[in-house]
Amino acid sequence: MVDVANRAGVSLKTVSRVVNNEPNVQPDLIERVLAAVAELGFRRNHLASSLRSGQASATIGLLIEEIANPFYATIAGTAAEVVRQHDMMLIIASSEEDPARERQLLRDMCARRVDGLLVVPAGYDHSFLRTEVELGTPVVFLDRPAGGLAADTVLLDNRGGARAGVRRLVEAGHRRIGILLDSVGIHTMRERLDGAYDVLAPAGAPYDTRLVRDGIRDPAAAARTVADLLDRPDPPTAFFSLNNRITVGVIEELCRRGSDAALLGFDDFDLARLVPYPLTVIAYDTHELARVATELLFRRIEGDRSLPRTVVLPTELVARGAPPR
Amino acid sequence: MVDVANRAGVSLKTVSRVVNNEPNVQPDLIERVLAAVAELGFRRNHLASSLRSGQASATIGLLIEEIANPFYATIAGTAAEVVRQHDMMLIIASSEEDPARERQLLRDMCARRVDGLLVVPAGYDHSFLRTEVELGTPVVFLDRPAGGLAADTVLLDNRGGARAGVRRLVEAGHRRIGILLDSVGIHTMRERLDGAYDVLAPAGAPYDTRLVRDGIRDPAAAARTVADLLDRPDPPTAFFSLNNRITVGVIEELCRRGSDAALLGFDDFDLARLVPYPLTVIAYDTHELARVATELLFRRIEGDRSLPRTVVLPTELVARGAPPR
DNA sequence: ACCGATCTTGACAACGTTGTCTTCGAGGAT
DNA sequence: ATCCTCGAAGACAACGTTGTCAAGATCGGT
Repeated sequence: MVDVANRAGVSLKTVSRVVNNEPNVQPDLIERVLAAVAELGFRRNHLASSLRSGQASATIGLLIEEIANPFYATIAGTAAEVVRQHDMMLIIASSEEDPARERQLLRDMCARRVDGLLVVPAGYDHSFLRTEVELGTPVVFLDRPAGGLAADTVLLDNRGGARAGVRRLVEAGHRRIGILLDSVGIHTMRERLDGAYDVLAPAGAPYDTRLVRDGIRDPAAAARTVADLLDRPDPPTAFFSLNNRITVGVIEELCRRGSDAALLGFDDFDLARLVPYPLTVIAYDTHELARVATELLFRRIEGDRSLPRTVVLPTELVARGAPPR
Repeated sequence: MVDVANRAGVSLKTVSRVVNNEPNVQPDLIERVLAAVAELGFRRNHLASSLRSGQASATIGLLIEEIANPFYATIAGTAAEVVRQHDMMLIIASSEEDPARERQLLRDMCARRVDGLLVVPAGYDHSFLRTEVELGTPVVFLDRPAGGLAADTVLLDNRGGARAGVRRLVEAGHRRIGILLDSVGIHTMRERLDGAYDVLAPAGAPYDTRLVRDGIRDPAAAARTVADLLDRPDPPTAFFSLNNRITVGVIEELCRRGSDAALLGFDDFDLARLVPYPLTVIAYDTHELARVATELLFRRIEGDRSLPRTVVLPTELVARGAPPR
């Protein structure tokens, strides 16, 4: 910037004014400065700028579990869109469900003086963020609640969705329902499981360890589990898979066997219309989840100091898949 | 940091040394400083740090077309992983295939003094990056070549893959092949189309406008186009869809009609095993694409000054999908 | 011709850190 | 005892920018 000033024969400050489109600079000076900027290939140093002018780095931090997962990719895409509308940049990092890593990444983002944080929590204790929040970095949690910190949160109605879906299975007469899930350690999974038993227990099908299978991380494991359940003497007449990765494996095994078990899955998925098996999915609007959270964050950034609020977005039952041909 | 120094009764510089784990500080001073840091909730300002200590912000910029697209999400995930191994952060932005936006975003990333750029190009002219590159910000392009700038590039063998796939169709006797693509404006699409005609033309099936359909942006459009082609007097006996979004629509329509046309698709997809239609896909390793590009970038950041190189990754033919039941 | 208001420009300090240099003192070799 | 080296700590400037303030120029109104 000093070089530009010399080249244009003006002061440092005048260059700063021109570069930032501040008013009250003579047109001919503006022109000279812009010419010098072009000749010297000057680029404003955004770091120095935000260091001087307060703490705003025009950056939002987004912490998710895993970027490559379509659910989080959709969140990232929507967040990026809203962030862009505010002329800011987005830093994205994955916690990979590791609380220690989550903590480190969030600290690092704060060290970079992000203007706000969007977090899908991996851990159960986010009190370490309290200092940052008090110092003025707003945080919005999405998809899962935070632990030990009062903050804005946007959730899906996991329990209600599971209730509605399982109710439909029960109304169709199903009582032995195999339930497959990723990990009870994850809040959303617990909520979905609880929702299922909100309906199953009163219908005379109390919690049954043999029908609930935890720790299923990929479609292959889901397929094996379905095979195992169907080979038992008293096989389930229906399955409830608690995320879409599991649903894929379940469908695979049911198709392979030509089974006619009913299938309910949490999470919609893109290629559902190609699936050769009739299923009901509990769908929700991932874009909306991210949009609401990001807009909430920007309201905070713009100075909204009201009490933290929690928004719960509805889910919807949708019939998907074609009957096998 | 001044406050911490006062609190600990040491100088500013000593705090800096402790915070950065520099050697030659007395253990008792280290302890006092760390205590003060904890009491005051001190957080090192990463912006100020990188402003002073050179230009490194420990940040990599990734520019892709669309975050929510699984292909780019996979790239982002892999890049994030490698970047994390280097203790850096990743800024991600979407150009949405808009060259002007691409340019603006890249400039903005440079203004934030990223240590390097990973770019899936949207435009055809990247000469505006030359200054940055010369000033020491390395750039690696992936999936598509850059325009007007000599830089490292990692590509897929689009043309070779298309050739291999179409060769298989031709060997099976197909000559009337409907080809569906997104946009000839995109480099990868042109390469795939050229690859197809590398094989088709010598086999006596020269370029036929009626069989090549451009501008197909979503599965529904693909389905309509397939319907249209099949309703012609001389319908194609096979289809080649140039990306996976199109493949989905093609399968949908072929299933609906109970057609037995052969199908070749560029891009593998996740749920391919559930698809009730036999198809061959031209697959490739997206992780590898991103990994190679990111590692190339870090070699440049670490000072590799050799001539820019272009890496072309192979594709593979894979049989997918089940025959309709 | 004079005054105040407004516009234009620049000098200077400051943002929070770290690189460089200096100072001071202790320890070892002669 | 003297010299040299090395370790520990701090003073100070600098990174590239912008906020603040002051100075000078211009202008309209009296």
